[in-house]
Amino acid sequence: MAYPFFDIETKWQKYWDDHETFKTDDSSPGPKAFILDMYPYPSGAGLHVGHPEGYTATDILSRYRRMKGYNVLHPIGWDAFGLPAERYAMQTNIHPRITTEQNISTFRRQIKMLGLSYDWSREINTTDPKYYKWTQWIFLQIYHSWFDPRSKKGRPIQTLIEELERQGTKGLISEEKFSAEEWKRKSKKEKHDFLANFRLAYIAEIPVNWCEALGTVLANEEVAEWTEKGYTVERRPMRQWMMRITAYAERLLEDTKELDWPASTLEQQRNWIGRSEGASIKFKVSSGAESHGARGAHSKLEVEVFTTRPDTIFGATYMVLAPEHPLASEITAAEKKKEVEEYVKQASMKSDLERGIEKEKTGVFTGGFVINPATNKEIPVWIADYVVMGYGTGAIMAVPGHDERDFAFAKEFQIPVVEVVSPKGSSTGGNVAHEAFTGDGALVNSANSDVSLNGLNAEEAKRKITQWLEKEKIGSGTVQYKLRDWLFSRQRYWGEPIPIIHLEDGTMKALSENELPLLLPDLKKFQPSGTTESPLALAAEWVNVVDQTSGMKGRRETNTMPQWAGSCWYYLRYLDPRNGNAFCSPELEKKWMPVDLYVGGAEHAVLHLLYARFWHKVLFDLGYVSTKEPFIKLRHQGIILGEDSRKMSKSRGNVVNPDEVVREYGADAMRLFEMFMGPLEEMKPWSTRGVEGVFRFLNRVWRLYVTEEGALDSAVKEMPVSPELELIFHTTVKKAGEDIECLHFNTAISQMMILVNELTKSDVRPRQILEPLVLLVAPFAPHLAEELWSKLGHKESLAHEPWPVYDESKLQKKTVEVVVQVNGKLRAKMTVALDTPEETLKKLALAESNVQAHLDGKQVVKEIIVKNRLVNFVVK
RNA sequence: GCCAAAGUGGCGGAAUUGGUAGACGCGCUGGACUCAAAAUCCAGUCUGGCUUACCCCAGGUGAGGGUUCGAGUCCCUCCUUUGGUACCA
Repeated sequence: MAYPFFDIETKWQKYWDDHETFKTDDSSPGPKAFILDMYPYPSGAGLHVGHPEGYTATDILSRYRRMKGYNVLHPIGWDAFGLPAERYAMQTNIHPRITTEQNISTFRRQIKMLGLSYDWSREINTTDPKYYKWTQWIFLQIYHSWFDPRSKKGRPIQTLIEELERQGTKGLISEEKFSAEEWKRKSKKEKHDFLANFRLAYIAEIPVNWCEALGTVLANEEVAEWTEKGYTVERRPMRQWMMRITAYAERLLEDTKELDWPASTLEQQRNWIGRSEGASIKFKVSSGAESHGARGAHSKLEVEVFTTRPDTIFGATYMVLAPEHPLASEITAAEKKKEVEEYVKQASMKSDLERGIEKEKTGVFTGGFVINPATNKEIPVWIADYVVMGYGTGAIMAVPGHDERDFAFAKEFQIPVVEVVSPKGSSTGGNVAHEAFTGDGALVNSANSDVSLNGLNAEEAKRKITQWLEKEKIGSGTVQYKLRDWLFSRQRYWGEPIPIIHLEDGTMKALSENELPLLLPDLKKFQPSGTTESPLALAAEWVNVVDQTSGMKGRRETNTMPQWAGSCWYYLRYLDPRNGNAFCSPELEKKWMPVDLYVGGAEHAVLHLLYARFWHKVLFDLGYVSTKEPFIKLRHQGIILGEDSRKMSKSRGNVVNPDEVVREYGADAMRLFEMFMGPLEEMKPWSTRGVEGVFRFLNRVWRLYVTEEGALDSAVKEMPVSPELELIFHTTVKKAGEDIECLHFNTAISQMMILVNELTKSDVRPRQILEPLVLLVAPFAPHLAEELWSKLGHKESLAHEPWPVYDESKLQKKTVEVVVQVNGKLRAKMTVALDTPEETLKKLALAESNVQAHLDGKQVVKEIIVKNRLVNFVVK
């Protein structure tokens, strides 16, 4: 008969709840361990088997750390704003708050059913006004800050205002220049607009990814996710809130060095930030197409390009502007106007995605020319959509000889190709006629009266030409990032309102702290507003306000924050979840941060994890948190596939429901199986047989202690322990502990199975082994372990019992097996006393009959003897 | 295309610094218990050969080379799978 897992699990879950067994006391002794799960989005479908995988892993570590004397913080909460609840509301008109609450109850029930040892008193919910008050508060901190490039830090905007009042724009990088006096003479609106160029949160008119079906814009990072689901996304210029994450690009990149994260995730973050070194170079525009060939007739107009290959500048035979480039129309010759405008219009209707799909290069000649500053020759300016406005300067110098894209374009439009890098070892590099050469080599054809790069390799040439450009004041070495500013507003109802009022004089006013939280108004309908505004625009009473101080009329911001906002800082709220005066007290922040282990899905490798790092760095600069990184150690759980080794999906009918598994085999079996399947990070298929396997193991454990009648078995008693059993036991204690520390749960479990198999063989079972065995099992199968612990006569939960200690001396075997090889092939095994000297090993090895057979008639030329391990004879 | 990770029995997966490949589990085969079944327990299970024999021989960790007394592990080339990314100049 199977052990009564249902009764046991309900009993102990109630016990833990009633006794608040896992409530964290901030003042408890012991080193701190902040063990964090990525909190779930409570969807209507309930938990799937992927959730318990990561959650069980952190639960095992948490329970283990408690037994090792750590003060453990292990919280959970709900990432409950988001589009699915709102879409459901659009269809049913049921308020998202209601569906969200229902979904949370389901998730909470399911998570409790798994026996996860969360401190439920710290449960958080991003849609709770008491929570999102602080999301809004952090938004305002960001809004009220600017990035000072001199100290590379975010600082309060007030420090910028003071500096402007003191010395104008003297020490700043700013297009607009003015003195302190001029600043003071500026109107409120002028000052407001100027400061907006510096704030870390700002509004900009940018081409965004608008999804008509969803009625909202999407961040660049989100587009792929929704287009995969079949939604269409178009580009459209709109006024949107942005976060100046690009200001932090360098630090976000630099600090990845300090993170103990999966290599692939770090790589993805680095690629996303996309740092590249190169030079920006100014090209003077020739004064009109008529002057073609007439040197010196330069206009004042300049086009700046960014290139990572300034060394190839002598091979730049044309220039390309992005269709959106601001100088495109100015450069275009009168007779080409119509053609260019037509092309730009076509390009603007295509999304980035469509542009990418098209392999063929398209473009149009503007009729205008610029002067290549290295060769001093005129080169034609083209407009082509293979150059995008969002990166670099939106303009390139095209070097068809040494760039594949430029080469393809030049071939298409019969533009000359000039070789300036010759592959090493080949004197005639004529191959640039057929394909671009992008490798390193020796520079050729690269000299003017002032500077020569000929003969240099790429790196030397880059350095030399950059120096020359800087000397001539036509360019400089620069660093570019692929990272763009973060599109922060969404045209949605179910998100945090942005606490900003747009006043009738065109300025914005941020709410003050005591006006927070700015509550979401109740709506009767949740359909999109029909315009590009969010449904909030329809809540007239909420939207239209009068500013108390100035008496001006105003309109509240109707956009809401993206779902990422709440998750950018939730880990901090766990530290002090009921604090009404601060998002978190500084003392508690110092006590618990940083997060010691963070476990969650790899799908958040760039989005959540990058945004959270960004907010954390801003909070760090402003002095609200004490660590520059939030998550020191990160691990991902692998995806669990269906039993057929394919991705789980309703349409394939291979979805495993945790409720059913728990009903059939119990939560302990479910937990144990998910950990036994294989390494945490790997993708692996579900197996019902496998669950049965670990279920059998749990039953074997049960029967070691308990009779058919449910009483403690009389076979369990104090008795001498055989050295063999002792060895296995101490090995198990050691291995289980070490494996839990490095999250190798599958091997920890197999070792426990070995011990249990050994104990099963015998009719009498030493209590000195069985007691600690319960403690070893406890992190994995806590319900079963608690029940056995109480059957052994203990009155209290084992949650804080000390973890068993192994005895190093008991790990020493008295005898070891030594293998004998001849020419590296196994020929015999000998069991000998530990540390048998090498000479003796050799004698014993030579005495083995099979070894003799293989040595017969051969000459031993070498002997390799490794104590306690092997003897190898090399023969001829 | 580029970047990253990974390829081990019928299956999931183990294997310190290079030192007995296949731990543990599943499945399968045989046996015990049973009227029978389930459950449980015991034994076997990389492939091929030889054999009375769990004795021995040969091969074997995606493929091919290399280093070494010895390679799943280190190096080179290639193939495959998964994840990311894609005109980012």
